[in-house]
This record gives sequence, C-alpha cells and structure tokens, in this order.
Amino acid sequence: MSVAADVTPRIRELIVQKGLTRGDRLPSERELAADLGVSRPALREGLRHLIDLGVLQPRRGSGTYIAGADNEDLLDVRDRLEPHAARLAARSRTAIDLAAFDRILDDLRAGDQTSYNELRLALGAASGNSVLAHAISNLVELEPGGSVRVGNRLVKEMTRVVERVRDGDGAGARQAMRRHLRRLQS
Amino acid sequence: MSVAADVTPRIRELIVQKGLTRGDRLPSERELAADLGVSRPALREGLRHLIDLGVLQPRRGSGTYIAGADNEDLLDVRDRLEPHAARLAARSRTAIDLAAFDRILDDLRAGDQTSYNELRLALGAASGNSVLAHAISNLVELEPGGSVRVGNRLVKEMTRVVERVRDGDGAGARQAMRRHLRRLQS
DNA sequence: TTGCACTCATTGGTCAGACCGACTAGACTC
DNA sequence: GAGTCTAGTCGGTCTGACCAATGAGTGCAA
Repeated sequence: MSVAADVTPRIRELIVQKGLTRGDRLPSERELAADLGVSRPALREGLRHLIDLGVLQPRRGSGTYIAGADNEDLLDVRDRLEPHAARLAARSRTAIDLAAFDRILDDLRAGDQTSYNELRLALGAASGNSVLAHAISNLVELEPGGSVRVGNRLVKEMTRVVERVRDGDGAGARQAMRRHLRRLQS
Repeated sequence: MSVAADVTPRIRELIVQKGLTRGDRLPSERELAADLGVSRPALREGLRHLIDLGVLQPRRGSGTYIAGADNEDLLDVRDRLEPHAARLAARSRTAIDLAAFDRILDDLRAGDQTSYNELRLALGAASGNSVLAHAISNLVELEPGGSVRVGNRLVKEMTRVVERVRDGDGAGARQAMRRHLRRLQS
C-alpha cells in the first residue's frame, strides 16, 4: 500500500472519529500532514481522491470542507447497482467469495460497524464485473462512516442476501437486496 | 480550473492523440510534466484521478500503463444507470438543460466525436440526482476517448432520447436509451 | 458609536529539486 | 550461450518555498 493510497482511509477515520458532518471544516493540509506523518504532496494525493468523489470540497484561502451526498440520491443509485450485483454474484461467486461472505457475516453479527460496507464491496467483487465493483466501491466511499446502524434486522436481511447468493438464486438475491434497500429508503 | 484538475483531460487527449490502447506505456511522469508545462506533484494529482478510476496503472520502476475496462462490463453498468437518468431527466429537466441538449445535438450532427459523451453527462446532470450524475461521469471517463463512432444511427437514437426528455416522457426516454445501449451491446 | 477600508496571518495550489527503492536492459563473466 | 552484475530509468516520497485567495481583526473616518 502506497502512502498516498493509505491516506484516504485514514482521513475518513479521522472524520468519523471527530464526528465531522456536512459543512464542517477539516484541519488544514499542513496540520493533517503532520498528524498523519506524511508530506503535503502525499497528503494532497490522498485528499484528491475524496475531492474527486465529492466527499470533500476545498476552498482556497479558507479550508477544506465536508460535502457529502444527499442520502436519497445515494439510495436511488444503490438501488440500481447493488441488487444487480447480488444477482450476478449468485452466478459468478467462487468458493473464496463464499468464505469471505461467511467471515463478514460473522463480524456483522458481532456488531462490527464496518462489515456492512465490506459485504457490499464483497458482493461487488463477486459479481465478476470489475466496473460494477468499482462503481459500488465509489458509492461506499461516498457515505460518511457508519451510515447504517447494524441491528438485528440488518443482519437478518444481509444473511438472506448471502444465502440466496450461495444457493445460486440470482433472482432471489436481487430481490433480497432490493427489499433491504427499500427499507432504508423509508 | 486548477492546474491539477486540468491535467486529467489533457492526459486523456494525449492518450487519444497518440493512439495508445490497453497495455501501452505512458511517457514518464517527468516527461509528461515537462510536456504539459506543470510540476510533477501537480501532474501526479491529475494522474491520481485516472489511477483511481482504473484507467491507468502505475508500475514502480517500469512506467505507467493504460489499463482500461472491459467493454462488456462497462455496457452492463451503463445499462443500469443511463436509462434511469434519462427517465429522471424527463421529469426534472429545466429550460437550461433543454438548451444544452439542443446545442450538443447540433454538434453531434456536425460529427463532433466528443459531443456523444457530453450528452451523456448532460443527461446525468439533468436527472437532478448528483450522485447519479457523478457515477455516469465516472463511466464516461472510464472509456478510451471516442469509443463510439458517431454515425447516422447514433444521431438518430440520441435525438429520440432528447425528444422524449423534452416531452417529459420518462418511460419513453428510458426506453430510447435502453434501445441505444442494446444496440451497442451487439 | 458605527461603519468601512485596510492589513496580514492562514489556507489551498503550485513549483523546484532531491533522494529512495523497484525495475529493466545491456554489459560482463563463466 | 546462459546466467549474473550493474548502471540508468521510473514511480513514490520528501523538503522547503512562493503565490493567490480568503477572512478576521485593526484602525480610521464619519
């Protein structure tokens, strides 16, 4: 992992940890670089990714601010991609994919907040469509950390999706994911 | 427009101009920076975007190579997003959007190769969903420049899409875009 | 006291030059 | 001729500096 590539998740962690939300200002680049122990150019390369995604918005002379996407818009796009990914994954998943799903589901049941997004990424990867996987990854990164609270209902829904994928039931997997997203929408 | 942000399209132009395709090597960063008249850090910030998208793949000690996405995978994702965008655009388009469509269609009829992608971006913007617009923008950038040849059939298909959008016919706009993508797939 | 113009420290944006480790091709050895 | 060694190239990173835009505090004028 290169330094610049590693900066991106660390910035995200910092945002979550400090509880920064839309409109808040990030520490200055010089400050961030010092905190993370990297140079400013490397720090900027890491920030660039989040800026391109639309998560951050720099204002010259003022600072860098949290932008973030509208949740409704986000769910609309998720509904276009993630059920489709679940369907494809039911057809293309490998034994390695299935093992990864099991591990992630275990973490999810243990209450790990990050494993929900990991599962989404794993489904994208298992779809066998790298463009789709990439698009979903971008959606995951668009959200402020831990956007969804991990509860019993979510665990149940995700378990259902994984079961359908394991069974090779494409239509069922798609439906299960759609139902989950439908719930988030309301 | 910042220097770094301007680097990205210029790199793309250079790729098209030199006719580089998947697997080819890009000139070195030092050379590119000199050619474009920017510093290496700025050049790298521009490259970073294309690397994150998956268009370029750097190999330390060797060079930076064109990666590019599988066309079939790409069309599959386009089929999920762009007909949906057309449908939303039919509902949300403003007078400004319509004027932009007309201008772009004129360019398209004149044989401008870039206007096809411009239309796709304009439809995404007109959808009113910024996340969707962003996702489509990423898909556009994923393709090697001028992936689709502008011919009579394409002009006809795009004209149909715009007409449906102008009429506020969401279902029709969606259908017209799907038909266009279906053709590209075969 | 109030309002405004000004000043200046801070911030993102950019540049120049340097060093490092990884890679590759060509020279060299056996 | 096959394997090894070496020097040059490339991406990755750092340091330190300057620029332009911003905005808050300052001081002056009304």
